[in-house]
Amino acid sequence: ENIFDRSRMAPKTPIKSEPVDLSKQKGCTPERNPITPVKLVDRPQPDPWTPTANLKMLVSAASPDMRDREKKKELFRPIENSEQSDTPDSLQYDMVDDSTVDEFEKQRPSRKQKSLGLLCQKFLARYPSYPLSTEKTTISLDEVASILGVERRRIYDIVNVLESLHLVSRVAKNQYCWHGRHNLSQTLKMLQEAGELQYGELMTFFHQKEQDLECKFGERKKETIPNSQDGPLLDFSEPDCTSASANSRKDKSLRIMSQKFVMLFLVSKTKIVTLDIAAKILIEETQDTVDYSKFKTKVRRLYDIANVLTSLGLIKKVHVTEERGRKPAFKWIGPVEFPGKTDEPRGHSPTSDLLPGTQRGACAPYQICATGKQKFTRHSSFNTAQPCEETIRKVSSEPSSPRQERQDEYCSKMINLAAVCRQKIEEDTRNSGITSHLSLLPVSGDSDFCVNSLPQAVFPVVQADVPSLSLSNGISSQALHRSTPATSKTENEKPALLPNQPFLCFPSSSLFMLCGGLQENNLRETLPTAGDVGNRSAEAQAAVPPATCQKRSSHKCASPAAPVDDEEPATKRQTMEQSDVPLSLVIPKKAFESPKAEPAPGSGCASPIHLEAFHLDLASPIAPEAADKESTKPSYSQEQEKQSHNKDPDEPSPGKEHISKENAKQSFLPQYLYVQPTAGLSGFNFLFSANQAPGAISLAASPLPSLSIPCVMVPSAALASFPLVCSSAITSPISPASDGSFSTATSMNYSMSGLASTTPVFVGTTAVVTPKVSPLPSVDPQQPAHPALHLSPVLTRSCGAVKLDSPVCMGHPVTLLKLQQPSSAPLTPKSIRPARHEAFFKTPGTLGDPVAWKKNEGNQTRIASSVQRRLEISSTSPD
DNA sequence: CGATCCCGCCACATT
DNA sequence: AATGTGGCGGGATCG
Repeated sequence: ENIFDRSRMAPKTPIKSEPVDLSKQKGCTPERNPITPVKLVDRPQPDPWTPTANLKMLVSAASPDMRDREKKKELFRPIENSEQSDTPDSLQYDMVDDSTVDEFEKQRPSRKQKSLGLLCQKFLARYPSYPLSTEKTTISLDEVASILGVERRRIYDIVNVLESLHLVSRVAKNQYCWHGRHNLSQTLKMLQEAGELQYGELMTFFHQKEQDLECKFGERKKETIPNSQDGPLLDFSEPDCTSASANSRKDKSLRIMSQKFVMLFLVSKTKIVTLDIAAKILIEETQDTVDYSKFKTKVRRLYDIANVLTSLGLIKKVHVTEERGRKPAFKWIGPVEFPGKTDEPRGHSPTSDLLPGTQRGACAPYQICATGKQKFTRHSSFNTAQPCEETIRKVSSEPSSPRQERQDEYCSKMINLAAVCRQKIEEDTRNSGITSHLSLLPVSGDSDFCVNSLPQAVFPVVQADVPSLSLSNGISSQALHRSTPATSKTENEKPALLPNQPFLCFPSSSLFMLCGGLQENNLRETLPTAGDVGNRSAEAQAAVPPATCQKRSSHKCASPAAPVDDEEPATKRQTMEQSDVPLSLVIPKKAFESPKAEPAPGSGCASPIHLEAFHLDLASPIAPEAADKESTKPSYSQEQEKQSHNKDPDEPSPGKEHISKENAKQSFLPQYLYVQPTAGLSGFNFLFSANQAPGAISLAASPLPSLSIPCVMVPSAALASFPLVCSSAITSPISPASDGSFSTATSMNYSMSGLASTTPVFVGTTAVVTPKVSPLPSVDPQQPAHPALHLSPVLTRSCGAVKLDSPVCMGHPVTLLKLQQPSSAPLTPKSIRPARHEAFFKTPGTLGDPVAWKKNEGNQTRIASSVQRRLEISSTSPD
């Protein structure tokens, strides 16, 4: 508009400036006019608008023109001149413009005016930070671009970053939906969790070392983190499940990069991240050598992202002085503890409410599955405390919205899950005392982790002790601990676990749901103890850790390599890796495969939906992709798998085990429900990850925060409602034996299939172990029914389960997968491809084991995506 | 001169 | 094929 005006004006008007010539030229250059197209015209200077408006217009309009002019001139500093005086002559039409115009020279002002950050501010100014849930604002890229006077390309830059934080979601081509910051805290929390998993160690490391790091950095990263090749998604969060498909393409690195970048801040103790470090970290490339050009490009992108984040008020530019000198860096000035919000709200809190409710519809999915109530129920059980769910639930309501919403929801869910997982882990940890693994996490933990605390109550976990492995154990045990604290001997025995990584399984949607619920709880609560935990973790890192676990943890931490002794061998290593890895999510491929076939008892309904949900959660947020693919198998340890195979394979044992298998399969299936009860589970429905189980593991994870998710168990009752997941593991919760058994059981299940028990498990990375210590049986009891039991986060296990069947899970996390990979083959058949989710966490480096992954990934990825899609579909229509 | 980062070519995806 | 997306990096500006 401005331009127009100007042009018109310009000519007419006196151009005040001296530089007439220039101005003329410009002014003359009508061409531009064209550029500013129509809209401007429309608007024609309006006038009267607010100054701001004018400015905007001007700016935008100007920019093009300006450019030319600028090119020519620029000399002067337009800004000053223009603003101040210029206007005079210019007429009314625009003061600003005039100035600008005339000044064109001046104006052009700098790039600053055209900066992405400023553009972003203008963009953000157009939408409410906290829109009413009801209203959904759709954003037309073309429209915005024209209004702001920029090319669409620039809008993409902004939107992509906003999308990574879930402030907007892509609805359709050229159209985005504005969500505002309602979910920002959730998203951040999720990212934080994911970040811890992925980068916890690193960051810690850095901090410590800071300097060196860089150099080393590369190496370490690799080591520690696996790499992710891709990083899929951190979050996953994205809502886009849909996108999943979309994702397929490139990866939208900007989005992923943005999330990763944010993760770094959230994980960083100092909350300051230098560009170079971030670039290094974000260069996923596995390769050590990153070429300079690549680094340079990465830095450029980071500037783009940083500009947007700065506009959002999340970071600010600072400089850090290092030995070498001063380096550009950014400091996180956004919320650090977001979680609280999120969590709290649930119940009452506003924030949460906001989110959930309307905006997203995210919730919905779960609900569906679960049926709302039940879900809740479960939830409750889960945590007992947490309100989180509520929030979620609320959300659910919106059916209408299509995917997007869902996606969002999913995202939210995902996030929640993550949170939950973490929490769990934390809890577990606390409970156990284990700390385990945390080590890595260090710090970060602190903040976050610490924060949460869950009530342990919920889970009584026990700590199982596990053992030896701590990690693993922890997991398992934990998980169930509640159930039993028993001993976990078994677990111990089983070595298999993986330490850290938790996986998530997604088997059924339900799971998700659960998780979600959990999450909240967890999140929020997370540990009160947290402090302890945190400390511990730190310590752990150090190696101190408490108990056994600690050791292990340390091991892990320390060296990945180090296996833990205890346990299983395989695990160990992997473990380490795992740890790095964040969580894995597992998805059951099978599900796809067989869908529904089984209906699990009942739960049929849910299934489809659930799946979606999961996907969403998992996938979406993270990366849809990841989920897909990975799923599979990966997790187990090879060994285990093998065993499993052997065992399972067809035979499951009778009873429960079979069940397990079945479940597993089923799980995979579309539905996901499982039931499993047979075994000892009695109560539960499922579990997810088996090994992991229980919380313990998760805890371990704790270190990792988020990720780790342990398994969850669901009480049968709960199950009933839902679908389930299954994991073999499950078992126990209830039974006393269980606990010990629990793990075992789980294992068993797996085992059955394979050895799962041992196997797998994923433990959270860090896992910890948890000792069985005390059992809390009682606790459980309480709830036995309620589904919730404790849920530990499930996930993990699932993998195992999955595997059994075939598929596998994938977790993105990697760890597991990696480990197992081997097995995959076997499994595969049925399974479909597992999906991996690596994405989630994947960080570039993360996975250590990429190998396994990769294998899978390649195929899977795509597959996965397809799968996801399917899921989506199904989910959508639940039938 | 190094830090920033605008700009827009161009490839790939989707329609 | 057209159009939407978005990676990417040259090279201009800033400080």
